[in-house]
Amino acid sequence: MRVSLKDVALRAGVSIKTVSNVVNDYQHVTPAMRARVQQAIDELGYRPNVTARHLRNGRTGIIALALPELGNPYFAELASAVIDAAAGHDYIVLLDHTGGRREQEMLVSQGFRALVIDGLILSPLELADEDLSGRTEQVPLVLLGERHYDLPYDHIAIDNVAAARAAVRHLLDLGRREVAFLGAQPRRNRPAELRVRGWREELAAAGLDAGEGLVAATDGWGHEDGARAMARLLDAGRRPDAVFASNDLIAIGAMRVLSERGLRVPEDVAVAGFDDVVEGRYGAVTLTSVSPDKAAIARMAVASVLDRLDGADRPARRQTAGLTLIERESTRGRAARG
Amino acid sequence: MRVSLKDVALRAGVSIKTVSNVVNDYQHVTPAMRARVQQAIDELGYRPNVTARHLRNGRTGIIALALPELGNPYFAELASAVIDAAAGHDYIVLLDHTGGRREQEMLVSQGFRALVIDGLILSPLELADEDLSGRTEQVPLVLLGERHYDLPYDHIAIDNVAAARAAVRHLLDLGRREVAFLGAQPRRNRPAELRVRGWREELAAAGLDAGEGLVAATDGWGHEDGARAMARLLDAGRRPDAVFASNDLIAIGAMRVLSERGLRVPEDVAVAGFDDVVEGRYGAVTLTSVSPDKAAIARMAVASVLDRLDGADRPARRQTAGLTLIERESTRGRAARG
DNA sequence: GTGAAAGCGCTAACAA
DNA sequence: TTGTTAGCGCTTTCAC
Repeated sequence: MRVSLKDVALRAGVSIKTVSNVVNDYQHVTPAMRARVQQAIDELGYRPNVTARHLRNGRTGIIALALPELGNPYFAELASAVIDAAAGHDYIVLLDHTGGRREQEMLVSQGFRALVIDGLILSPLELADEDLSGRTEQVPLVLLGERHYDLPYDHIAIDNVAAARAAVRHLLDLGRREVAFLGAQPRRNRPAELRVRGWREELAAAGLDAGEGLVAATDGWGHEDGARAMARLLDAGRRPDAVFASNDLIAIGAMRVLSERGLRVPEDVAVAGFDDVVEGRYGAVTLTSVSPDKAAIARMAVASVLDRLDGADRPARRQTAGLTLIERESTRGRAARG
Repeated sequence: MRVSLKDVALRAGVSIKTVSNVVNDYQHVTPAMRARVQQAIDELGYRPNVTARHLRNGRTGIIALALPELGNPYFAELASAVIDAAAGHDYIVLLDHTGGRREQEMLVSQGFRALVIDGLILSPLELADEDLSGRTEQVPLVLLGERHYDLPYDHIAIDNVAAARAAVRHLLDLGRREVAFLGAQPRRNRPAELRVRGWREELAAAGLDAGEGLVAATDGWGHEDGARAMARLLDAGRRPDAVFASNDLIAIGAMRVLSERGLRVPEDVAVAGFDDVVEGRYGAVTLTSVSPDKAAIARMAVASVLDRLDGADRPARRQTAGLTLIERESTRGRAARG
């Protein structure tokens, strides 16, 4: 059986409370007493039972992080950042993935998978406002990655539209005139929708074609989706001189197809992605990409959860994390290695 | 305040026990009673307090998974698989990363980061037998990915040596004669050590040079490590006709450098890696790689933990997960697309 | 088949 | 400064 406070108290010949005081670094304990108790603790190898402590004070020290897909390096890198940010506050992270499916995202938001958590950070792909409006679960919820939720939840956003526009402008600045968009099925309020919008706005601002013929939608966000979409576009007879993909994996899949078809990147087709995943920095052609500040996102998200736990009773807050466009070979050519 | 069993009991006009019976699907409850209690539960929106339940029965429903680095897609993909495997048994997964650092791995193995877990799956990089021999933490520990631990812990291994030999043999079968090894600093019992050993054995069996001049050690397991190691080898005047890297990221980093130096893959240099990460399937040249069965590893690991939790009192078990060598363009050329 | 009550290990009032 | 005790919400004997 595991050793409890009582055992230590017995051993040290003091009361449970005194042991508890020592364990919790309570101020008013005489050094002599502290030493005596500490010795008993060491001898017995006592470790506090966190479950009991949490039953008592209502906290578990765990926050859940629910992401669409850990296999996507963007989310893996983000998860890493969240684990570190949480560790800085003595919190640990329970990880879940939703597959980006709406029902799963709803389940998670209602806490059906994890009833032990103090807070939840959710990065939704499909979830709509109305899916969350009936939320009854009490633990603080922080939303990630979107910008148009109109709900009473804290929200760490990135400015998808502005970022997409910056990427497209970069392509236009390089003299490209036929910029295709590759990316997940744009549905209302989803990241893909905002990124197409940015693409469309920037082209429109430049007086260029943003017709549907230049958009190749994908079912998902993986390499293979990008490869298929690119192939479809080319098979349809389009020969854009630039491609903006709604994430890096799609961009990399597209580059793969371009190379198979004998098209050079960036000479024939310039390619830009979104996420700045490590993978993009090591391909045969390094990938130009919009780079969200993942560490900042993680920090803000964790801070928001803890803030709510500390009883902050303020209106829902929307914070925007920084973004940088990192220009690499897929748009600038080899000279631009980075 | 959250609604508890007591509230439901009050509402339904029954005792706490009866409500508990209903919640836990206890057999002998009259349907009428069950319906009445269920109604109260629904009306009040009762959700069991898992912390209390766990304090009572000693389980938390959480297993921890500690991996070196989530940014490495192999581990991200493995984490995904473990989450799914655990979900199949109504367990959730607490994720931690160790950076592959020994002290951190020791801390995790002692449970210092997470005192709430029922079991721990640890994938060590640096940990040595003696680091674990003094382990006092009680929760079941399952080790991942190695094969030479001589400790009383269940262990899901892959046969690194055999896998490395198979990869090298493939390179030799293609007619290559100067096969370099790129990979993390080989230290005793670490995966890298076993993979160099396989490389060395297979070359020796073929009567070929396995001299130190063909080994380029790396500090870590990332793209940049592979890039640096490859550059160093070439700068030293070696011009191998094949490279076996101890993981895919190193292989991809190396391919990047080869291409910068104007060497073609696989015509000039054939490249094989280890892990079969998705990234390797979508580069300009797809990567031949040793593919461990990640789903099987996850399944076995979770099963081992649960087995121990169910009180299995058997000697430590060593299971070996399957491996396949996936041949792609980096050794076979474009004909072999896959 | 259902109820009463003890107790899991801990913390925090309150008492001494 | 330290000890006593109630109670967090649940499960589980043991009565009824």
